[in-house]
Amino acid sequence: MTRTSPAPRSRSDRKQDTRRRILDAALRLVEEGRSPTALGLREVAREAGMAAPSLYNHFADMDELGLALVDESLIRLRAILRAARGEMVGDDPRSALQILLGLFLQYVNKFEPVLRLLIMQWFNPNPEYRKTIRREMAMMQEDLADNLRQVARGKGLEGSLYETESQAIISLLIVWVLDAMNLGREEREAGLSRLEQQLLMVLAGSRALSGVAVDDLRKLVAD
Amino acid sequence: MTRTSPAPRSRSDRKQDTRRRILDAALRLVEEGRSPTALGLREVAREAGMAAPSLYNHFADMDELGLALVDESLIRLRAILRAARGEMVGDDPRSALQILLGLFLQYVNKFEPVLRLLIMQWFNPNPEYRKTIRREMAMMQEDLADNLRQVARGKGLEGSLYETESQAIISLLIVWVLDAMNLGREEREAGLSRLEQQLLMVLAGSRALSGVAVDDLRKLVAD
DNA sequence: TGTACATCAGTGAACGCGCGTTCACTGATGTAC
DNA sequence: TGTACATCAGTGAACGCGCGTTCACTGATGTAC
Repeated sequence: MTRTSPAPRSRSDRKQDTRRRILDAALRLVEEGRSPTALGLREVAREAGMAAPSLYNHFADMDELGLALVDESLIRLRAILRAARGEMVGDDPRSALQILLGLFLQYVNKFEPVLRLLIMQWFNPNPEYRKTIRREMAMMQEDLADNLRQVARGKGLEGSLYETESQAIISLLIVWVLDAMNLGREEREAGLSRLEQQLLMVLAGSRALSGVAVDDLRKLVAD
Repeated sequence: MTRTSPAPRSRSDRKQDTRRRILDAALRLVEEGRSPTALGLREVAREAGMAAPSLYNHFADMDELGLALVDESLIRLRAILRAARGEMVGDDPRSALQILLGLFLQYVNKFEPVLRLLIMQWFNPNPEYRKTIRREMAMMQEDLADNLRQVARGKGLEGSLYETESQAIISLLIVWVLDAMNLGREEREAGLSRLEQQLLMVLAGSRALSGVAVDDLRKLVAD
């Protein structure tokens, strides 16, 4: 009953807390399977334990809340990828891809709601969403390209297709995720080995293409 | 004024006509840039030149209309792909990919609304949409795999990764389309050569992988 | 061929519903003197 | 330290709006005799 908490939170501190509570509530709803596009103002307010109009003290309108949610999700996603990269460096490079995909599956399972949210908002009629997501995805792709470049350089190899290669890799991952969203967790594992093969195709193909004029390569592939 | 038309259309014929008129009106709206998810009953009715409740004489509810629209779009898409395959067989195989991508770009530009509709409904909360689209996409992928198999067989080559390969190709095409939807037509052309390189990577990589045990290949790529 | 009746595509008006948002108000927190 | 006033996060009620859908009705088309 008595106030034992030592922190005399200021008014603006408490406001920040409430903002967090709202965002957390929204994420929790997505987590519970609500379609993120259909996240309603009242629904979020109820989950956060407050009256609907209170949200307007923290967000100008629902789009601002939605965009904040997307931003949060993107930040989490980048953190995940950064962590994955971190875990990879020390490992035996031979099985790096397998390890990476294992982590990837784990993360997809764990952060499925976040991914679902990002995917759905990718196609939100409001172009602001797409802009934010595209920008961040471009950065992730750039990160991956840098990574590929560094790894190659570390091995004394040289190439020039890292941008294209990393984009292809990300494309394959995206479609796999899109597909996985409609699958049970066991089925996902099955699709994973196919994904591995596809990534190997890209890696091997990229290596084969590197330093070869594209015209020659067309010949090579076509013959 | 006088009825000169020789065809004494029956009542059910006219009903079919109206149904077509409704679907065409809906497609026209999508074509004009309306977000397909936000296609409203009244909007479609107005475009079709009839009162809103009339739609219920042709579709049990809006989802039935939406699904009919998706079905139509899928049929068109398959027809496009079939036509593209047809145009390809006779040609110099060396530049087959370039020709194919040229056609592809053309089709994407022409049928952009249809593609937009399919993409958005892919994530419609109602699972019926996803089911339909997934089924049809699996068939297209199967078609492509058959095609790759036949082409290889025609050249006396043998392989085993056609399923995986065709899926990778389609994945790359899908992401390219997703991206293209947000781009102007000129920018699309620029992205196309990158797509070509990525497809070449897959084709070359698949060839490299064929007949090679995956374990060995991992070694190959990792060293 | 003409008449009486049944069918049914199309209509105008209205329904309930849930949405985002606005408003006047409350009451605790913060500030000035 | 105490008092008067300002701020502002949170609230309950209500707003207008557009949505899909229902309903009773109309009138042309089709059918039976």
